[in-house]
Amino acid sequence: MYTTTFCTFTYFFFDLFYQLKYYNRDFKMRACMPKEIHLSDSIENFLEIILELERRNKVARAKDIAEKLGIQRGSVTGALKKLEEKKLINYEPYSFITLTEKGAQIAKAITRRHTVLKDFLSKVLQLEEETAESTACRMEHAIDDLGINRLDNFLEYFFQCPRTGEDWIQTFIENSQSGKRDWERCDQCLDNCKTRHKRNIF
Amino acid sequence: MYTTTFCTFTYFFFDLFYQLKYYNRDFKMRACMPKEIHLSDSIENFLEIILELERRNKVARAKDIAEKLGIQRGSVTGALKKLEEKKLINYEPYSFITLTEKGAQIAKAITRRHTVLKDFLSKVLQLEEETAESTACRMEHAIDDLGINRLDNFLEYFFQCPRTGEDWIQTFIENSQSGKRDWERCDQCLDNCKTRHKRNIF
DNA sequence: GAATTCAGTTAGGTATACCAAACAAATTTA
DNA sequence: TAAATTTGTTTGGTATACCTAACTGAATTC
Repeated sequence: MYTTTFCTFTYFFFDLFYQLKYYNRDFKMRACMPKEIHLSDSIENFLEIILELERRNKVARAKDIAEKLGIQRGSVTGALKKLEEKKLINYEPYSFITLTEKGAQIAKAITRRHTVLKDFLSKVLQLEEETAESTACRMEHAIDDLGINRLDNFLEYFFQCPRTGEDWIQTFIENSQSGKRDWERCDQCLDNCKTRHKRNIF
Repeated sequence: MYTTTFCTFTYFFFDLFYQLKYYNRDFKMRACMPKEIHLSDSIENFLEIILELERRNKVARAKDIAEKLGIQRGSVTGALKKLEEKKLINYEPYSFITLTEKGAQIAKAITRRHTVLKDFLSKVLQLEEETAESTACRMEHAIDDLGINRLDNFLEYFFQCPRTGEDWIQTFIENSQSGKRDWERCDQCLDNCKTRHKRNIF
């Protein structure tokens, strides 16, 4: 009872921080912060997909979950029971499935991790859509929120700062394909940077 | 028999490519390339640690593996048998453990993935040593060689190109802590870039 | 409204990856 | 060299995350 109240309390403050747009900046993890509950990759994937289905169809159905995850219908039932036990979904036999508050919160966090990672892989490393997608899907379980916040900030800054962005990527990719390094060009490149920036400002 | 010969053949060419310094550039995955054999995270971790122990002590011992992985000695025996079956280690009961050619090749690839990821996390995202280490340890199983090559190229180019590198990171970190964006400064910053670059060249 | 189809559950089985504790081989020490 | 210690193995668990196939409840069609 005491613990529950305490958790609700900390979650409340956590949400507050989140909503105050601190969410994509860094903040020191404090002792009072809710330590991230460790869930298995499998459970995290379930939550992610249930959120997606919920957004599309209001509710999730076992059949669709099975399809999306590429597993058998029978395997879904077992997992749903576990998710229900952990109070992450609202579920009873033969019913539709929805996320609880707690489940939705976690599902959103995982979806965000996925998006940020995929953006990095496709927009910066220029991996193919499909590769970026599947790699992000595996990496999303390995990185924590501190890391994701940094990566998110990195992406934002990278594409805003005149020194980096699209054209930097362009030269990076050319370079890694040819393997050539021509430092004579840098002077010109830096000048172009400046011109581009001025054009953007005025 | 036929399959084995075929594999040896493809591996030979793969090695050739590798040694011709193509290894940290991109190359299109061709049908003839050996499709990466999927190993579980657990097995990959075993290989990684055996390589580390081998490098330090010439051979690996079950006790040290157990310690490094934080598991019981009993669990190691079972895993070693599986690794032996897959011809990844030289092992018989009560003997020392060494990697086979194939095992070493995979172990090195995983170690490289680890190093590259950790470099990105610590040097670019500026995560703490420990966080970078443990995150890399989890992510190394999720990314394939194409992705790692890109990331490796990215890091190399990032720290060589005058537009990026240490000082870019500096401004990025300052920016993500303060949240401020001061585009007036950019002109000055680009000029500094140029000066630094000239200093480096002459 | 009975029959059919579809969706969800149950039961029994597999593989992985661990554990603890008893046991056995190898090594060290006395 | 015998006893004690260390190291490695075996055995009998547990939990997770799947599978297949039989079965049952719900929805649709005739």
